[in-house]
Order: sequence, then structure tokens, then C-alpha cells
Amino acid sequence: MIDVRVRFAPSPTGDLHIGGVRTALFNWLFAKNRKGKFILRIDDTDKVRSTEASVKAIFDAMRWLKLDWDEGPYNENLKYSPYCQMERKEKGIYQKYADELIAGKFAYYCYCTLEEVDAMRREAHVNKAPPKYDGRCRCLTYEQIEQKKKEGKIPVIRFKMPDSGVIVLNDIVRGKVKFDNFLLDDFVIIKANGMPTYNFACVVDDHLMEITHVLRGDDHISNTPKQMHIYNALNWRLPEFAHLAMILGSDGSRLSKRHGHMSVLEYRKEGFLQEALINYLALLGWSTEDSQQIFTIEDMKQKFSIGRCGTSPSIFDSAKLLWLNGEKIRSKTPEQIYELFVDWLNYTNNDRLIDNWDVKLLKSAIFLERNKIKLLKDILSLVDFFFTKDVDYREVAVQTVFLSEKSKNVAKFVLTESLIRLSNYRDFSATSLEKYARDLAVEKNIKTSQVFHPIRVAISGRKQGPSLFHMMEIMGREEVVRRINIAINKFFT
RNA sequence: GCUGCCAUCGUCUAGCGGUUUAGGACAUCGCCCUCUCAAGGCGGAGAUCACGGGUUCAAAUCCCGUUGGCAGCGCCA
Repeated sequence: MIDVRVRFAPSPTGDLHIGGVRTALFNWLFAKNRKGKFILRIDDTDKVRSTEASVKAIFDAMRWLKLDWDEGPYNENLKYSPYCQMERKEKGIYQKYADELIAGKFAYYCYCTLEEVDAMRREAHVNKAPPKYDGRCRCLTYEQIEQKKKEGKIPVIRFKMPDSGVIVLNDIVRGKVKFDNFLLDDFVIIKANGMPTYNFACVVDDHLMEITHVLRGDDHISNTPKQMHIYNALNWRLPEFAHLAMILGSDGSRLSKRHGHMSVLEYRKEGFLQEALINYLALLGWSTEDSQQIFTIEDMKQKFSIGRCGTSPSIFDSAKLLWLNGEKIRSKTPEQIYELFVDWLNYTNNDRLIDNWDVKLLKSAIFLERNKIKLLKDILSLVDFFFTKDVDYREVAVQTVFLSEKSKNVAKFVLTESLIRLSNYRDFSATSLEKYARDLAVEKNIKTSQVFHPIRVAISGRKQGPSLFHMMEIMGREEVVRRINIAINKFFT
């Protein structure tokens, strides 16, 4: 079996987005599954839109996602360096092969202006003809070229597409896909500014870097025949191609900002776990025979195969991602959740929020509430009441549990009674406290809920929260008594 | 407009000619558990397998057409 080499080649024109991550992930999984190499290349041939900040953002995102690469930029000692196309251009790599294509009559200089080319396409549209460059510069004479040069015109280099015949792509996930050469454009391979275009640079680099499999979104499928012609003209061996079905937004159109978060970093900010995002994305477009939903990373690496990737596009469902995130969090120990939470606080610059929080109490609180955590950010609102000096009594809770006609007398009684009895209560464990509360209910012939609820609201300010007695246990007697006292003073005097 | 891709519950999907009253997961609904909220357990509803033709003894599964959706058509990647 050949040694697999795959690459992820984002263009640094913004944050890494969901679609990009999916492509990166499938390449990475494939490499891991086949014990091959995963390469990160930066396709920054668009001088105008590429930024250094984007490169950094992509790196950050890849690192957070733990999609580690075997080869990539900023390591100049590797056989295939450099890994940024700008640097490769500086070394004349693309020009060399463009010259070779010209020498072999597979490419030619074109002096047409953008306006002329644009006019051609518009005319084709009107005539219901395939939109393409008409090839008028294909056969310029030596004199004509000299004349253009004299006029100071700067040419682009175009690839000369065959006028007839059919080229067949044998795609791993889609099978045979045929393209009519006549419909293919004489596309630009070197721009007027000397930079290679994507379709050219991609081929040159994939060949030079000995990429064996090209896994990418299916929005690239129409680029593939063009690229294949370049491989053929240069007499290079074709890699295997696999075109993955796209991820769409909730309305079935291409995923974009109006569908919600695009950047993975935004998911991180929301409090999603790296492994949840990875697991969820793997489920879009790939499945196992038994339709397994939850995977560890190791499990995924082991089971992944391109052959089981689907052909139809899938809609990104944030509800399922949210479920999966909760699922992943629940599978962690309280200690791990705490670590994740602290990382998240640091990442979002919220670390000061827990400055005065007792770590032991926080971990206990996380343990009590772990089943409710869907996002790391949820932890804040789930446990904050343990740490506030002044209990924030919620209006609804106070109205229904303390002040309604039906409950106010009982609530007042339960709280004053509890204040006295709990002040000297020895065994402040959950089981013991529960016994106390139940005994009180029996003794006074009231319902247990009439005892539980007022105490819950008194110490937490809310109607909902963790198991009451565990909550009291970790809060401790002193604090519980203090809070009951606050409630009595505030609402019953 | 040209070209290509796709089409199974609302969503992600299993299924690769007979084992299917089409299976699982999310969401949704009900019940149980229960001090609340969750989590968990159990169950329900939800797909004439886009439509129409073939092929075959037999089709969600193979072929053709139609319709619909999406993508590409840049000196963007």
C-alpha cells in the first residue's frame, strides 16, 4: 500500500470556518487511518485578501481542534518547504512550470483586458453558449506580441484547453464524472502580477509535495478537469480525488453568516468542546454501518474511510451539536470539566469572574450540576449563586414560593423553624439533612415539598437548582443558616 | 444561461435486488424515576424511500426521463 500524503490548504482570508474544518478533519482522519502524512499548506496567492492575522487564526483553530500536521509552514528544514505559496512563488516555482507549458505549446500569453474578457462572457450568456474565453490570443504572431509589449501591455498566461474530447474524473466518492473539453475555459494560470492562480498553484504544489489524495469540498469538482489537464500536459501522475458533499445552512443554501456562527473560534467562545465539534462534523457526510453517533477521536481514526463518505449534502443542525456537547461533557470527570471551564474562562477573558470562588466548592458544584451543562458557559449561571454574598432572589421564586396566599404561612414557619434547628445541626450531610426535612414534614403534618421549596429558594434564590440536600451539604451549615436568615429578614418581617 | 452534483422521517443517517410491517441518532410528544431543573429508563408519533417510466419472479436498492435543491462558471481560493 502506498504511503498516503494528504493536505489541507486554506487561504488565509479570514477565520477557519465550519466547512474548512470539515475538509481539514476528513483529510486528517484519512491520514491517521492510513498512517500517512497530513500536510498544512497556506494558499495565499491572493495578495489583496490574504492576511497574516488570518494565518494566525487558522493556526489557532487547528491547534484548538487538535488537528496536528506533520508538515507545514515555519519549518524550513523539510524536504518540501516552503509551505506558503507566496514564498514558493518567490522561488520561481510556478513560473518555471508555466514556462514549460508555454514551451510545449500547452499555454500562451494573453493580452486581453479584463473588460474584453468580461464582454466575451456576457455575450456568451446572451447567446446561451458556454461562458468561456474565446482563445483569440492563442495564435498571436511574433510581431503582434512585440507590438503589445511596445504598448506596455502586461500579459497573463492562459492554459490552452483541448477543443474536443472528454475528460473523465474517477472520483473515490462519486465514481466516474465526465466533462466535455469544449466546455472548459482557457483559464489563467499566471496572473498579470506574476502570481499563479489557484488552479495552477494547487496542481504544481500537490505534485511537488507528492500528495496522493485530494479530499475537498464538492464545490471544487468543476475545477478538477482543469487541473487534470495540467497534470497531463506536464506529464505528471494524477492524485486520487475525493469530493465531499457540502455542508449547508438550515435553509439548504450554502452555509454563511446568516445561518449563525461560521468561525470555529466562535464555537469555542460559546463553550463547545473541541471533541464535540469534531465528532459532530464527522457525522456530516460520513457514517459507519451501524450508524454510530458518539466516537472518541481514536475510534474515529480507526473507523474512518473515504468509501463510507456520502454524496448528498447535509444541513448543519446546531441542536444536535449542542446535544453532543452535553454528552461529551457528561462523560468527563468533575475535575476535567473544571479544567475545561478554566480554559474557557481564560480564552474568553473571563477568568477574573471566579477570582473569589472557592475551588473545592466550585468543583463540588460542577459535580452536582454536570448533567445540565450543555455549553461550558452554562456553568457560570448554573453555579454562581453558591458564591454570591447577596443572594439574588428571583421574582418568580419569591412570588410563588414565599409570598403567595397559599404558601406564605407555611414558608415562614419552615424557614424560622429551620433557622433554629439547623443552627445547631451536627451532621450536615445530604442524607442527614434530608432526614431532617422529611421528619419536619411529618411532625407538622405538611407536605415534603412545602418544606423543601422554601429552603431551596431561601438559600439559592431560585426555584430550580441542584439536589437540595447536596446543595446544602456543600454550602455548609454556616452559609445555609446565614442565607435562611437573609430570606426571613427580607420577606417575612 | 451553460455545466456538474444530489434526492430515505423536520434534521443527520443505515440500507448497496429478496432477511424491511424501511433500522439508529437529534429534535418533538407521553409515561416512569424524582425535592425542583436536568440526566436516565420506557414508549409514541413522524419516511406512499421526490415523481414517472422501464429491467427483473422480486427494486429504496439497477437503468432512463421529469421535477426540485445545490454548486461552479473570476487575473478568488
